[in-house]
Amino acid sequence: MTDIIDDYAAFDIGTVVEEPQAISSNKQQPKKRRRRKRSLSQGSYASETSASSHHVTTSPDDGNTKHLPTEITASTTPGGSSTGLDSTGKKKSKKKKKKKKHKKSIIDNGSADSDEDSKSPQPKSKSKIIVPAQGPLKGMLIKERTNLPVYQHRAEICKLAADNDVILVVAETGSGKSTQIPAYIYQSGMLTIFAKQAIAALKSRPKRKYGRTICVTQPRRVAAITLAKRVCDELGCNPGETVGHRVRFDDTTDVRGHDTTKIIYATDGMLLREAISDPLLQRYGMVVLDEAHERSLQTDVLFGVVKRAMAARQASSSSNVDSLAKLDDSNDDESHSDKDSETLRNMREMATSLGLPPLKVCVMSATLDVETFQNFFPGSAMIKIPGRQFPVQLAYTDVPQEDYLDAALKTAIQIQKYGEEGDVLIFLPGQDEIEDLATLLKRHFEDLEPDDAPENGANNIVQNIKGIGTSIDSGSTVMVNGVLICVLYAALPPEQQMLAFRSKPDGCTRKIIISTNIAETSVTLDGIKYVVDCGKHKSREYVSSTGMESLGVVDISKAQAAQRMGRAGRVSEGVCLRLYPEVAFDSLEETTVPEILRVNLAQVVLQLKGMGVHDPRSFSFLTPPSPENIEKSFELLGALGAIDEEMKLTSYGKEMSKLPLDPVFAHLLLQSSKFECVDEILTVVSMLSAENIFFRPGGRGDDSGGLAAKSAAAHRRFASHEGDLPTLLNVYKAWRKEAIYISASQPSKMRKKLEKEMINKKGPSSKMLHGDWCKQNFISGRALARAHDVRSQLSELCVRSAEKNGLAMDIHLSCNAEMTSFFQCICAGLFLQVATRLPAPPQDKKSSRAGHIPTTRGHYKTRQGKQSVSIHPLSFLFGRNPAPKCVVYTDLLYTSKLYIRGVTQIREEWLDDFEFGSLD
DNA sequence: TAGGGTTTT
Repeated sequence: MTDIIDDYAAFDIGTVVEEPQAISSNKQQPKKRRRRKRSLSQGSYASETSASSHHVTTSPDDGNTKHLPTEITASTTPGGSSTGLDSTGKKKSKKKKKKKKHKKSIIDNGSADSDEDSKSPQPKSKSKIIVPAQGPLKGMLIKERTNLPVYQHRAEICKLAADNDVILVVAETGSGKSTQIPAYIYQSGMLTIFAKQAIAALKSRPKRKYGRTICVTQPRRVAAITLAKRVCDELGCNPGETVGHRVRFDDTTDVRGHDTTKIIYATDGMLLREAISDPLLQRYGMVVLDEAHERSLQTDVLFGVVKRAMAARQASSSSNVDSLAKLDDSNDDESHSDKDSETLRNMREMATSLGLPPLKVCVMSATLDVETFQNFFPGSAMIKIPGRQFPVQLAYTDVPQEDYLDAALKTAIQIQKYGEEGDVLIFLPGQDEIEDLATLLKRHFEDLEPDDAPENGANNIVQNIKGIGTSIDSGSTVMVNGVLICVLYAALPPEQQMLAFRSKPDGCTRKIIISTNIAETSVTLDGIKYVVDCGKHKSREYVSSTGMESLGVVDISKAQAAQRMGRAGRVSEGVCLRLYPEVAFDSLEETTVPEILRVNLAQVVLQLKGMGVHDPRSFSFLTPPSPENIEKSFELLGALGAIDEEMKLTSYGKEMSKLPLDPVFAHLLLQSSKFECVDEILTVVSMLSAENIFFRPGGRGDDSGGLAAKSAAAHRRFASHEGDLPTLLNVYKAWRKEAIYISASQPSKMRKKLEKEMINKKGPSSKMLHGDWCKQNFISGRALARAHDVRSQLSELCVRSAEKNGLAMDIHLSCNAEMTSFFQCICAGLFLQVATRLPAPPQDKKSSRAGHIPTTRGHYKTRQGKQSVSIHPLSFLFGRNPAPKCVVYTDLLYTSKLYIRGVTQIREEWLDDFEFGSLD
């Protein structure tokens, strides 16, 4: 290991600036270098237009901190409780650890083995708890598991978890933290011990076994599912027995009955939903907040929710009520906070009566920037675990690149000419740029002289890859002269995304993957040797004062740059080429702005109210959002009738909070009974909640093989003259009529079989398979399937809500052909998002001649906020002439200018029924 | 007239 570091540190690269074309003709090609350190010395990957060169530095973290001998650093923040470990952070010798391993670990929860103990806000019980010995690992795949870096710290982690209410685990990719730590905690049996201790004082045994499950939250569904499967394999159990996952539409937990699954991998949004009906998180003894550094909206809210549950449950295990005040640091407000204190007291009483053990929290983060977490959880213990990554060599440009697309193109070309073997991953901000670069690269490699081209230059290999040739082709994923160029972004159909993941086909020497930041966190690509980082991404921002969202290209953070770089070092040493100078890197923000500061909080505020948080302004946020944003949410919720003048959640608001929808859409749905179009509105809000239904391949360039035109033509079939929402309804109706789809709850193999059976035997012959129908109509099958699942879920919730509250939601209630009531309902739902057409611009003589229809451009003014807006070019009302006088919209988004999207024509007089001015 | 980063309930 050490020689890798030495070799790496000695890396020396000569930078030569040359024009790619000049190099391609007569320079001697470098043979494969034996020594890594000279891998790129024969050429430069800099952009020639900028007359720049890259200089190379070693990455400080990846080069030096990895592959070092195991180091444990455990420490507590001031005022913290004892870690029971060497709190100075000194290294512990391996010998010492081995000695400890098979002994019984006695955890003295009450011993004052630290002088800081008295300052601890956490009450300690007096009794001694004996945690079962850390014997050999149980389960399967033992060898692989013991090889993980985290294994070395197993005993320490368990001890820290037993001794502390909150532990922070800082570990990078490849340490095994997400799969191993929950299993360590489970197999130690400590949660059972704490649970038993908590009920010891109770007079009667509680009905359920509270506090014995571990919930591990993930920001993404796929991660939750795959992690659960992996841990199932490792512990040798079937899905849902000891280990299971719980994500929307997919819950494998408790197959053996109530509360039998002990480790649950869930999306953070799922646990958040659960907290609405159970703010104490009764079932759980420990919540593990994984990927905390990503600061996703839901993880951030969970931090506060978990802290609240901890405060209530901590107090329940002791008589020390003061600890409540200490934990809730923002209790200086008047009546609202009093109400929240009261809620907390009620929660505490309930926790006591149920005999809930204290809730343990484990925060797992990849970055070293843990100060925020430590400040949020004073007294938490921390442990750092090295990751397992190969060194990545870093390079910057000497001067800023004005055109990062051009720089990326030239860099890719130079890697192909002078680089070693290995695939390339290029990060660009958007779909258009990605498609454009794919086209440019394709052209470049096509133009290469045959001598330059590697052998087996089979063109258009896409046709040869099974199952791909017949699918919708974005027109840009092709192999030219041995180079397979793949594009990757979320809107791409899955089968085309798969191209980036597949192993290289015959005759392919290199894969170049051009991706959005989906490849930063959401997917993992194997075999990447070179990462090209343009330093930009698209970011959504929300300005609460105007209620406006914007989506623009902005700089990434240092943390993101590190994440991108890391993608090159997963299987072997890699190279990361940053298309910006080192000074530009130095000026980047350390971390990405948390999502909670960048979004409209209406739904979060409604959720918190649903959990009994009276005043979300004094809620304990990890990073508090601006008061204006929360105020704005109050205004909206007030206007929708979700809260009353005293900010109290109304029964209507309570119903809204139960629906997994944006408050505006929840309101729209709840209005539909009145207008007798529940069936239609259920469809519309489901379609609106899914990702984009319409697939539009190709970039804006002319090289998408006419696919852009084809898709537009296909979509026109569904287009409604009245706007986007009725168009979505048309798509769904047509799909139900013409396509066969078996719900996603069936395993995919079974689904396909069922589909075929339906076609061959029972189904009418005119029906098509879901996948084929979607391809033919350029519709995203994934999005449509999701919309369908959302619709089922919402239907079920509506039925339940009707049973409970007599809201009279008849999900089959349809307006049929009587579409006026449908439009009136949309108007009632979106009455706060109205725009009226601006007068047509003055006509010149030509166009004002008799008989010529003057063009009424789609320029509007919003009723709230009086902003000038235009209909988005992807709206089905874009370009309609004459443009409708009055519309409602679902989104207000600033990109190149201020656009309204999700636009539907309404009659202005319908609005008279609704209150205005409440938001002015 | 001109354009959808990524997630999740």
